[in-house]
Parts: sequence; structure tokens; C-alpha cells
Amino acid sequence: MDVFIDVILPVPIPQFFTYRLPRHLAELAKVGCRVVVEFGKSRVMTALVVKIHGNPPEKYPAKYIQELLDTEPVVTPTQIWLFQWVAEYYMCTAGEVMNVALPSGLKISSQSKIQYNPDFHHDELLTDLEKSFMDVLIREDSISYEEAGRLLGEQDLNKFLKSLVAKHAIILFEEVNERYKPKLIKKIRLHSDYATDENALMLLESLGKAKKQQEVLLKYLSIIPLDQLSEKNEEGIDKQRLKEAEVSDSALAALITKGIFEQWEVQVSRFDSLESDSLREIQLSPAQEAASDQIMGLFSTKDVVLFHGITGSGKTEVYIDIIKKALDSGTQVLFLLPEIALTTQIVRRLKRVFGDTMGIYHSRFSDNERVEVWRGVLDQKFQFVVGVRSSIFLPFSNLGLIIVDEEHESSYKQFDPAPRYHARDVAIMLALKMKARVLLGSATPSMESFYQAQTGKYGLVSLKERFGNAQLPHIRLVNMRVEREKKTLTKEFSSVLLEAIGQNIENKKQSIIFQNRRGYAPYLNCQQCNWIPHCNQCSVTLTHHLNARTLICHYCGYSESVPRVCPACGSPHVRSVGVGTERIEDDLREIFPEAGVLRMDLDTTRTKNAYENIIGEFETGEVDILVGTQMVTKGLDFDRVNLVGVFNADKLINFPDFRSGERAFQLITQVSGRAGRREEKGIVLIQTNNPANRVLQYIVDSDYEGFYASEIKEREAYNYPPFSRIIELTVKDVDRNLAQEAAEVLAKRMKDYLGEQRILGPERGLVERIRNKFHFVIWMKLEKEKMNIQATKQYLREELVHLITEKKFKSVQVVVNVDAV
DNA sequence: AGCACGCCGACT
DNA sequence: GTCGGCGTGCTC
Repeated sequence: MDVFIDVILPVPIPQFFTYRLPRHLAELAKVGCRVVVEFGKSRVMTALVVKIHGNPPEKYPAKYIQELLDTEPVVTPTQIWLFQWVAEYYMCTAGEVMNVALPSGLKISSQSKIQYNPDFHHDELLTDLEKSFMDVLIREDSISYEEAGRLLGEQDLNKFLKSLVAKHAIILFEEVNERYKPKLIKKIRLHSDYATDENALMLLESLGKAKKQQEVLLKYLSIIPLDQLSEKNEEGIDKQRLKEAEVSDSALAALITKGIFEQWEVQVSRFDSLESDSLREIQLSPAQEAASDQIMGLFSTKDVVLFHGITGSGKTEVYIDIIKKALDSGTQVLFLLPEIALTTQIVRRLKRVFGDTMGIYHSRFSDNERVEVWRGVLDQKFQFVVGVRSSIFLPFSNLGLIIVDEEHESSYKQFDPAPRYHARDVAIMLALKMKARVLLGSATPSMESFYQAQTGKYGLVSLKERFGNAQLPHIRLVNMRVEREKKTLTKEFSSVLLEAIGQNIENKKQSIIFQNRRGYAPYLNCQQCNWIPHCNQCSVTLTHHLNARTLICHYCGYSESVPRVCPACGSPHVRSVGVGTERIEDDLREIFPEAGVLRMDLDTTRTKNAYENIIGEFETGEVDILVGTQMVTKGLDFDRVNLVGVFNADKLINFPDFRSGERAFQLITQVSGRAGRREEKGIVLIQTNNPANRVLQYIVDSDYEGFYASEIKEREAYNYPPFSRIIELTVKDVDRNLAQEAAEVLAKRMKDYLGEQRILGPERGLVERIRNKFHFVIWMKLEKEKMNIQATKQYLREELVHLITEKKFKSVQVVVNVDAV
């Protein structure tokens, strides 16, 4: 009987593909194993086995797979289910989900690059052919899969590479700039011939003449005593330990050459470098204790609990307590964090408590490190993983608890390539499937989650006092109109803010200034002819970056140098208009020449450790002021900060989007929470033109519930989430009219199906043109109670196919974003 | 999404 | 005459 497999391929085609297994692999393949297959005429890629069966496809002959990569599954059945659920819900393909789920180290593809492993020194393991292949690799540094294929001619390339990978001679990687240097340590142990007490003693005697060698052996036996040799010799000791004991290098080398000692290398996970020595006990305050007990109590009746703890209330300690309980009961735990917060203090704190049993899954780590965590989770070496969005796709088999910290964070929603999934919502779905519990935590919960808690679907636990003696900061609005009239502004600073900063510098306290706009100024303007430089591919002005001396498009990345005179009229009077973080930094340096000023935004945190460095410097260095974008609002915890300044609050609030109020409330509350986290009460100064604004008033009062109550009414009145689901359709084309027409046709068809009131738009995109494509946006509002979401999505799918098969619209692209945030 | 196949313009 | 432009149709 022939054996066939259905596989998921990493392509945006909504179906499985059926391949044939060669006889000798028929017994070996399992669901969840990876296979290498040829797809189309010239593509080779890794596919995932999701079904094994005996039915040959009727309409085409199945190709043979090229190779089976695993004998044991690397993906669990639950994950395969999850990939399909995400694909269905977010309207993309299982292949796209698999693509973000698997670290690229688990995907050999024709796009892969091959690099030699610089730490490989075992030429004797290689065949002649492999040796000559390695010579080419060393010479070329890295080669592509195709080039390797050409080099090998008739040889079976995949088998060949697999063997080299198994010998650790080569490394496969996706991007040329991400080189993997495995961290290796050298280990030493006695050859097994001597690994009993009497043999070791005989050996010691026989080394009588070689005093130095004897010394080495004695040192070794002082670390692993004679009576424990039989059990402990096997795992050996770090070579470093002998070196530290200052034994003779040459004597040690001689013993190794003689074969008395064996030396080998082990790869160590680089997470170990985070200190984990003192597994610390934590002490909960009575309020924290109570919160923890409430959460555990609610878990007996609710699958999801929302933990609303104000900024500085010490949510982390409560999390730790809950995590311990979950781990004690023998289940795996996943702790999700927004990308930006992961590198901060919280991870260090968790690591200190949980040590090596904790895995970290982060996009700043190399792919190989992500593979380490993947495998660690698979064979249950890691019971506890702290990770970003995509760690929801790790191969857990026994998950008992998922914590989503800062659950309101919009970065949990993936934006650009499909799948446009929301990690919090996927977490809830996955937990349901695995009978795990979910703990959502935030100082400013999303409207969606708080609504679920209010209506009793989620449990709710609140922690409303700050940890220790800390008080909530005093929040004050600074009326910029008044300051402008009284002419008390200095550049973009109100007198109130400047005075507070000055005072803080004197008192050796620190200040954080939040401005949600990077660069020096949003645009340039010629004072003579009013010329403003725009991006020629996008309908936005170019942002002025002073240090880099460039004008940059924040949408497509285009950049040009700053003109010295106006290119339109030749006037030298070109000035920067508006305020970005760079300008604030510059102006502060000018106003307070003696102060230390640091800036933290996308531009200053590009390089690998820049983020940690800035935080480290702010913590310990002579820094008075930290200026930054969103980045400064998340998870920072510094003792000496007691002033937070907020620029341009109005811009946040007036953003044309139904979520702008919620977002502004969250952002400003979060950044305010950075102030006064210890004994001294902090101050927050918010610069605004409109102090009477509803959202600002709730912020001043630190009144989350009040804000929620007022906001939820509006959401209900206009039928926005949480009362409805929103599916956003973005219609794009290089031809503006075509994009608009297609959008109108699509909107019309959806209106006919769903009714006028459920469709908004099409409207011009907020930025109408990006990378030369014109954007029109349609929103579908689907009431949660009444609508059959499944059927609507099915109809939409059909209409999308319908639309792009009309040859007029064939160049048009439609991006579907379910639950757009 | 890629990638090959296919049919029309400006070049050694 | 050919190289290569990107339209379109398919991938087990």
C-alpha cells in the first residue's frame, strides 16, 4: 500500500498539498515531522506533515518527498490545530501561520544560506567530498542553497546538508547579517578506563615522575572526589575551572594528548549568562497576597482572569507567586510580554527567581537561540517561557497557565505580514483548547477585556495601592494656550515644565519627557515660497533628522540629505517646523547645559544592545533627563524618577480613530506611572491646549473606571468593539482611480450582503499613498450577538476572489485585517 | 508568494 | 536577429 502525506507549505495558498512517501520512510514519518519537498519546478522547501493516509490524489500524481527531516515530531497536534484556527479566524493560510510560528532554523528552504561553523574543528569526521565542500564554504563565507546544489551536481543535496548539520560543521541561516556564533565551553573528564577509585589511584601513582600532571589530576579529584568518580566523572567539569586553579597548561594538554583526560565541547544556552545564582524568595505585601489568592480562587470558575493593578502596584510579584503555583502543579507556563518591555528589568527579576528552567523567546535573539528554546519546550526542559507575541506558537504539550502582561498593548497584534493575529486572543483560544488558565494583566486594561470582566465572562481582580510606601503621582495639566498668551514659553516648553525640570536637576532627581514623535521636526518649510519636502512615493512630509542630516520618510524609509537652500526658490531661509524627540533633546541641552540628557527612540535603539545600554546608563550614570517616544512608557522602573513631562497630548487624543481616547488614556497613564515609584510622590505635567478634555480629566484623576464607563457608552452607541468585531479591508493599487473603484465595488457588495450600516467607507487611507500605492479602507462592523461571523467571512472570501478575478481589478491588492487595532 | 512560460520592444 | 520587459497561471 502506498503512503501519502498532507503537508502545510509556507505559501499563501489556502490548502494542504499531498505528497507520496517512499517505501523506506513510510513507517518513520509522523504527524508533526518536517519533510523537504519540491514545490513547483524549482522550489525546495520545508513542509509540515499534518496527515498520513493511503488515498492517492485523484486529479494529479503526487510527487515523492525528498527527505524526512525528523523522526520525532517537532510540532504538536495542538499546534497544527492552532495554525488552522488562526488561519481561519484571521483569514489567511495555515502556511502563513506556520511561517511565523516556526523559527527559521527549522525551515530549510531554497532561500536558506549556508555558512560554515567557525567553531567546528573535527575535520576527521568528514568525508572527502564534505571536506572539499567545507573548503569552498570557508573561502566563500556563505553560499546559497542553489549554489550548493550546483557544487554538488548529482549528489542528494538535502541528505548531504543534513549530515553536515548533524556534525555541526555548517549552519543554515536566513539572513546574511544574522550570524550565529554558538557559545561553547570546553569540558574535561577522565577517560572511562580510569573512572573508578582504584584505577584513578593507580594512575596517580604512575604519574609519579610527572609532578605537574599529577597536580592536575589531584586538582580534578578535589573537584570530583574519588568515591564519586563512577557517577560524576561522566558529566566532567568545565575546563575553565582547572585553569582557574592555575594548574599547568602544558601538563593538562599532555594528559589530554595521552588520552587520560577527555576534552569535548558543549554548547551552552546563552541565557545562562543572566545571573541565576541566588534563586530569590519574594515577599508579597498583604495586598499582593490577597490579589494572588483572589486570582487563584477565581481560576476555579473562570478560564480568564483580568488583573487590574495600577502602575507601581507590584504586579510582577503577584505573577511570580501564581507562576510558582502553576509550576508546582506540574504544568508549563507561558508569560507573554510586549516586544519592547522584554529587555527590561522584569526579565531579570523573573530570571533571578526561576533560573535555568526559564526560557526566553525574543526576536532580538538569533534564530538559533530561538530553535534552542523551541526544542527545550518540546522536550520539556523549559517548563516556563517568557516571550513575545510569537511565543504563543511554541510546542507546549502541558500548558497550564498563560500570563499576558500589559494585555492592552497593541503590539500584541501583528501588523504587516499575515497572519495578522492578536497574541492575547490567540492565547485565550489556545488556553481553552488546552484547558489552561489565562491571566491578563494591566494598569490600563483594554476596553475589550474590561468589558468581559464587567459582564462576568472574565474574573476581575484589582490592586489599587502602590507597593511599599509609594503614592500615585500628582498629575497636572499645563494650559499651553495660557502660556502662549502670556509669552512664557521657551521654545516648546512651558514655564511650569522647565521650572520642574530645573528643580529636579538641582535635587539630583531624574525626569522623563515623553513625545510620541521621533526625529528633529516633522517637516521643513521654506519661509520664502512655502515649499515643504514630501516623499515622492508616499503622501507624507519628510521628517527632519538633524544628527543624521537627512530627511526621512517614516513610511517607506526613503531618505535624502537636507538641502542647504530651498530647491524651489533658492532661499536659504528653510526652517524646521514642529517638535520631535531629537529637537527636545537638543533644546534641553541648550537650556540646561550642565544636565545629562539621553534620548530613547527607534533611532537610538537600532543596534543590538542599545536599549539595554540606555537603560543602564539612565539607571547608574550622570543622567538627569530621558527623552523618548512610546518606548519610555513601558515597564521602566527607576528609583530616582519623580517627574514626567508629556508633550503633545492633544495629538494623541485627536487622532481620527475610535480608539484614540483609549490609546491616549493608556499611554499617558502608563508614562505617568514611571514617576515616583518609591517614597517620594512624583509629578506629571501634561502640556495641552485643551485642559477641559474628557480623557485628560480622567487621567488627572487616575480614574480608570470613570474613563471606562464614559468610553463604553460611546462604544455602545456607535456599535464599536467590544460590542462588535471590526474587519478592516485595505484596497491598494498604484492607480488611484482603480483602487478607489475596486474599494467602492467591494464596499457595495458587502453592503448588499450585510446592510448599509455595517459598512464604513471606503475612505482614503490615513496616509493615502504609501510606496506608490494608493490606499482605500473599508471597515466592516459585525455585532457580536447577532452576526454569524463564520458565514460573513466565508462570503467575504468569495467576494475577494470574485473581485480580483475581474480582469480590470487584477492588479488590485486587498489586505484583510480581522480585529484591526 | 514565487517562479516559469510566453509574447512584444530596444539593443550587441 | 537576441535579451529582457512584466502579464498570467500554477504550484500536490
